[in-house]
Amino acid sequence: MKQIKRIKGTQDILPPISQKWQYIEKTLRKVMRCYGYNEIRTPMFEMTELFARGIGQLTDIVSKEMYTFQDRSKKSLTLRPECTAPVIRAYLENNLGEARPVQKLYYISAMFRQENPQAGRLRQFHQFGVECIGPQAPEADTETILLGLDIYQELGLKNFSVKINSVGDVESRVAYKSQLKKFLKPQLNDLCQTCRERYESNPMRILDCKNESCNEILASAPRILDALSENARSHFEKVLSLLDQNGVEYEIDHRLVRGLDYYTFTAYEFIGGGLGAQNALGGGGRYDLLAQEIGSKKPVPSVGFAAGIERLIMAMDKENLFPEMRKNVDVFIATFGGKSQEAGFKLAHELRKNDISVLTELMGRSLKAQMREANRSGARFALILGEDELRNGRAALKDLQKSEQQEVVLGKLATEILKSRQM
RNA sequence: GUGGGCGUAGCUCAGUAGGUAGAGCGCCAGAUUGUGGCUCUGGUGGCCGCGGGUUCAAGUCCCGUCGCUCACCCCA
Repeated sequence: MKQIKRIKGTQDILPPISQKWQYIEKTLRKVMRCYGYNEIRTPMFEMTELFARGIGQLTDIVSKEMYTFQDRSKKSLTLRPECTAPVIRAYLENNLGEARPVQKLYYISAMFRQENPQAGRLRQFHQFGVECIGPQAPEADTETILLGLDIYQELGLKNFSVKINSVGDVESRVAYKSQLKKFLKPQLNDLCQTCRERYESNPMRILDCKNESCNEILASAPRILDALSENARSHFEKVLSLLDQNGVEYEIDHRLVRGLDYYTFTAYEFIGGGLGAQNALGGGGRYDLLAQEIGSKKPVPSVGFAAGIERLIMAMDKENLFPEMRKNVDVFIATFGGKSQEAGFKLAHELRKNDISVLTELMGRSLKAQMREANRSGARFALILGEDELRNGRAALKDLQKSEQQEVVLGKLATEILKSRQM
């Protein structure tokens, strides 16, 4: 019979690698708490319309990357390709804005996009992200950037940078788009195929193009920062000045527009080193228009970012940032002869109730094999329990690190093991 | 969707001009009849991705196919 294999672009996260995930998640939660964020968990799938309207029909995500299917009642559902739209949907649906004017929410969850996998790109991947919902103030924008940086710093990441831009408000964008189109019009035929299509559908995305000849043309293109409205300009300046005041180094990238339609004002990216072709660790910005796109009657200003965990792990591996993974087994109970196996089994049960990590032999192997297993498991101690020991209520407790062995009264085993932990 | 690279033991890989498959690590056992790590000895383990073709003979050559991987596009 044919072996069933995992789906393309998915991963089995096996031990001990899963410990890296736990380490990162623990750090994330710690920093999130410092910034006053609370965790939100939304469903893994949503009505397709949420993403189609929220992210934008013309984006790559919606037009060609979504896992969309019909359920039995013919509703079109989609595995979430990102989590900002679901969070805002949950915010609106549960009237969180009525509860308090500022909601700071974070998530750590799986996302799905049907793309061809490569280094740093999977079909099921994981993001952590924050959404600061309610405030319009530039302080909120800067705070999310500081939060992201704190996470990377807390994890020890050295090789990364911040790029930032402003894509302005609606008014600025209308003005800029026409400037850009006017600039490009005479050179339209020199642009690549996709850029020519975008000229009508979404001219700002042309800035994103990496094609060499497009690059040359775009080098002298008008800059959006010069087209910002008064409001958008002062917002951006405040964001930058707060970054400066807090010692953040950043690079203004005039061509950073980001692929999702919902961004307004600030847009930024965390760029990592050594990640291969996919070097964005995370990206975010302000998205004041999203809530209304998905049905809110009033505007709900929000800012946030999403960042990839797989890419973070790659970057951290590159810099060797994961601490030594401890094997947390306290004792391996090796038994042989008579009733020792059952006695050892029962002893393990008692020790475990004292918060002690215990392994017992489950393969019926020889003492020698059990000792080897004890060593391999990383256990601090091996308890050697034979018939003789059982008779007089004592057993040999061998410290596998020091290679020392002592006799212990079985009743005092728990205290003995717990004592050794403090040393 | 497109292009490059690669599919041989649990893992990493070697396999010379086509001649009946190997190493290191791991795993198991013994040396040590009740004691791990080091060492030594032995052992287990392969539809050589799958299907077809050429040939006396195919892991090796040809065709097809599937999978993995990297890259383009774009993104996390």
